[in-house]
Amino acid sequence: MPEKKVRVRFAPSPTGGLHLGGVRTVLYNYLFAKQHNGTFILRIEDTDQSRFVPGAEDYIFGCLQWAGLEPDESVVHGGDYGPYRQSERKTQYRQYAEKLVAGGYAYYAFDTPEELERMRNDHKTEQNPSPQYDRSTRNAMRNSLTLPPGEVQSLLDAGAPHVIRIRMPENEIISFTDMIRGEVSFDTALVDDKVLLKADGMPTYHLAVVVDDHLMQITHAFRGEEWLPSAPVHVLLWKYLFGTDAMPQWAHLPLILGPSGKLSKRDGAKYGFPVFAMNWTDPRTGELTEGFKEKGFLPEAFINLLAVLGWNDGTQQELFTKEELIEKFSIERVHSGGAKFDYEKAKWFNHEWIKKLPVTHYLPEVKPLFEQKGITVADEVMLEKVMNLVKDRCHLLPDFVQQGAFFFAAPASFDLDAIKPKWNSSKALFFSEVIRTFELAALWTAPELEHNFKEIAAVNQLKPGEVLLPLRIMLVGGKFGPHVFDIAELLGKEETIARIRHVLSLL
RNA sequence: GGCCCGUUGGUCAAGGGGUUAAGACGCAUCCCUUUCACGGAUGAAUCACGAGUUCGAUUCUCGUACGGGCUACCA
Repeated sequence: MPEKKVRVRFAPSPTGGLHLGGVRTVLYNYLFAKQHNGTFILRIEDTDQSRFVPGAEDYIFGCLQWAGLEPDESVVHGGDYGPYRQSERKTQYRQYAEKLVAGGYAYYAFDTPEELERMRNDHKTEQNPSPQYDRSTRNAMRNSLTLPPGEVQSLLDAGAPHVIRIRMPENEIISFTDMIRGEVSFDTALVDDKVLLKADGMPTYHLAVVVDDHLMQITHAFRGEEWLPSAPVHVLLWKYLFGTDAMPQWAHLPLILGPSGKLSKRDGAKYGFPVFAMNWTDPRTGELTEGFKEKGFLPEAFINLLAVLGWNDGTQQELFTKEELIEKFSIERVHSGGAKFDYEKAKWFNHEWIKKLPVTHYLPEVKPLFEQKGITVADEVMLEKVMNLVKDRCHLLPDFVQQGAFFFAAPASFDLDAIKPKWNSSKALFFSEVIRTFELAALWTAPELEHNFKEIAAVNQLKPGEVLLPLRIMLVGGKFGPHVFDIAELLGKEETIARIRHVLSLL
């Protein structure tokens, strides 16, 4: 049997921000597709009109673009299997649902929401807090299984609101092989009669995912573990509609957990770290949720840290480029257990990528950060040098501003308390001598400056350590930053001397 | 409640009958550096529990506990 061309899909519903778990699902889809020379499809699952959120769809594409995980086929990328928005495929689903009814695998149900609620209330007990519409209750409801055929037909003819539900078999064991978990099985007697086609004519996820995966020739279906309980419904639908031989191979990905259980979309801020890929503003409440991008993560790091959250290649390697991931990723090596997200480690990944990548690669992102703080960066070459000097101490992009601001603007305040207690006239004398020597310096390089500085110190019978910290405070404002003579070199003669003079006047 | 999935240091995890049970993050100490980092070294810390199978279980089986997910005309 010839191998079918690999086709995978990510199918988000455009209802809000794209969180960590979603991006990881995208990533695994993307890596799998690229590794197999396959096709990565993005399908918008917008069958719930009541949950439509303006802007959410564009936002998802924005996130994928930032992360460098562009689909091959989608509403914006085109393709031969469109439309890629389920709302635009609406008319296609009904025929499949009808076919199931005709085959006895599904039935019409006319129950109103109130009737459903009453049924749930009537059957609700402490032992059974969530009664289902299933073999135990469907015979007491208003559906084509209980109503006389004539009445069903006249209801249908009269356009009475109705849904189509799957009729779960009484006693069947449905099992399939999950690429991550191995064989998984379910007793159909314990699964409810899920709605397949809603009263508004839209399919539910259950019908849509099977029909579209078939129509779009999907070969491998990756999704979150939360879908596992409804997998038997999907398997059954495949069996009834297209045959299980045509069914994609399933892989249910482990969940990404927050500090206290499930990582919730809602309270990202509560954790003290982002949960969304990019900033998301809820159009209804105006509430902004910060994203990894705006927090200062590099896409390379973001992808890397997500990839290894639940997967590893069996070696000790932790840092992977996208190309390496494409080469090495394997779905079978994905962990089956959920993983708690560790923000500290996420920052470590970003730090590693900041050090690893040439600073010019992310300089365009860093420059505006300075400007946001009111610091003008006129010279990009200077910024590049500064970034190279301080990148070892930056975990997030905004750290560059904190670490590098004093190169572009004289410090607004100085940690004089670090100097004053040990300040004396001989040190003052020393620094004025330093100024004189620096003024005459023909060669303005760090080694040269250091040599001169230490020589003067020796002549004045001062230990370098006694005057190094004061010099640092004068140039930087505080006790931080790279080697002080590297700073002086970059600052230039004029600025260095000016800063020494200024602080001298404060002492 | 029912069903499903899971469980190796605080976190991510390798390993899958016999190992000193890797590595990374974080933490601590030390070295380097007369700042802060980087880097280097060292250290504390783990197989949820109980049965079984076996000469031998962290590894296999079964229970229990715990964690998570699902239980909508949401995805």
